[in-house]
Amino acid sequence: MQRTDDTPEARDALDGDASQDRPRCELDLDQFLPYRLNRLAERTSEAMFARYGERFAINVAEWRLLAWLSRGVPMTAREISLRTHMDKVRVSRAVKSLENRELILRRPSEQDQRAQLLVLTAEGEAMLAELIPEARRFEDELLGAVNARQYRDLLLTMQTLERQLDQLPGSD
Amino acid sequence: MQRTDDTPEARDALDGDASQDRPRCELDLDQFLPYRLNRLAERTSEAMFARYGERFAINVAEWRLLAWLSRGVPMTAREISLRTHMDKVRVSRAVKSLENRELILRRPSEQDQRAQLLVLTAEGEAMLAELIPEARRFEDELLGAVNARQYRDLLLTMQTLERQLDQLPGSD
DNA sequence: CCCAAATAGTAACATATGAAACCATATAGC
DNA sequence: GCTATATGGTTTCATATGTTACTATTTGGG
Repeated sequence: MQRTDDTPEARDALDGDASQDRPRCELDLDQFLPYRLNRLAERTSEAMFARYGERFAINVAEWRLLAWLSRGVPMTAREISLRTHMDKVRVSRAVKSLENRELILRRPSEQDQRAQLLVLTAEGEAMLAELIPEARRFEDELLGAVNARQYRDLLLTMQTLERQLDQLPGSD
Repeated sequence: MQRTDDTPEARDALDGDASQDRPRCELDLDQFLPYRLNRLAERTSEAMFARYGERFAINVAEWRLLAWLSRGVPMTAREISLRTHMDKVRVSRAVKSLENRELILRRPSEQDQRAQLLVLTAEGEAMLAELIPEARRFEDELLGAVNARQYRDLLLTMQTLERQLDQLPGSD
């Protein structure tokens, strides 16, 4: 065990040695879909927020909330939660923060005294008017190396995977 | 503003009204790739850890670290950090936690006194021998609705996207 | 009408993560 | 060699998020 040549690179070459003692179990993460999805998603968010995160000072949850409201349809926190698959606590916090900054406001719902409808303020819309084109620009750049067919197939496959997740046990 | 009919569903039908006052900017998140990637990735991790997260009591960072070490090649924290794109602090914490549980151990590197080589203990390997087949099973179930060509295309497109991220500004 | 169970949202606590500062060692230029 | 700078890793502090417990309201039986 005193090989002088102990750099990882050197060991890379030997690779499969020292695996004789037990039926070693090995996984190539780079071929493992959950890992690949997460790495890509994390890097994408990171790159996007490296651009406008500090400029607009919002986090992912707040961005999602704003984007949903951009459609002009007042929604309750619960509806946001359902559509984004974000925990209701996460949504609740985003609401509080955005309300403090007067980017959205809450109206009591007339059907249900517990719920409140969320809508953009003029300020909120103004901010989105800057933010959304920026986001689209980012998406375009990201998709720069992908052609239309690949893009379509990507979205389709991702949709298939989400449907599959709905089926799998533990999807509450 | 006193419409009795104020349910979100009712408003869904009207949709584009009330958008006359300013050049409203609207985004359909469901068509926005960064969002879709993140939602799918989050849900995938969530589903996976709903299965074995409590059973093995590890988090994502620890899982990635163990999986990389499963290949039998001692690596430094920095190398793990580079390959997984995880922050070095995150890796450092995973190392500490896994070492405390004696799933990995650190050997001083002979080249560099600052660095330490990480290797699995027998316990660590034993745990992976349970964990990895479980992870493969999960992946298989997830991919149940996707055929071989779709899967290949998916990985290829994801690779293209990651390469694109390398190019984009703010990829440090 | 009244109560039990469900639901919308929030608060309190615990964990996960990133940014910046820090320590020890290594490397480059002199 | 010696010093300035870079690098591997950890600590500290701030933020983001999930879990559990809680409040207020609603709904479904009796």
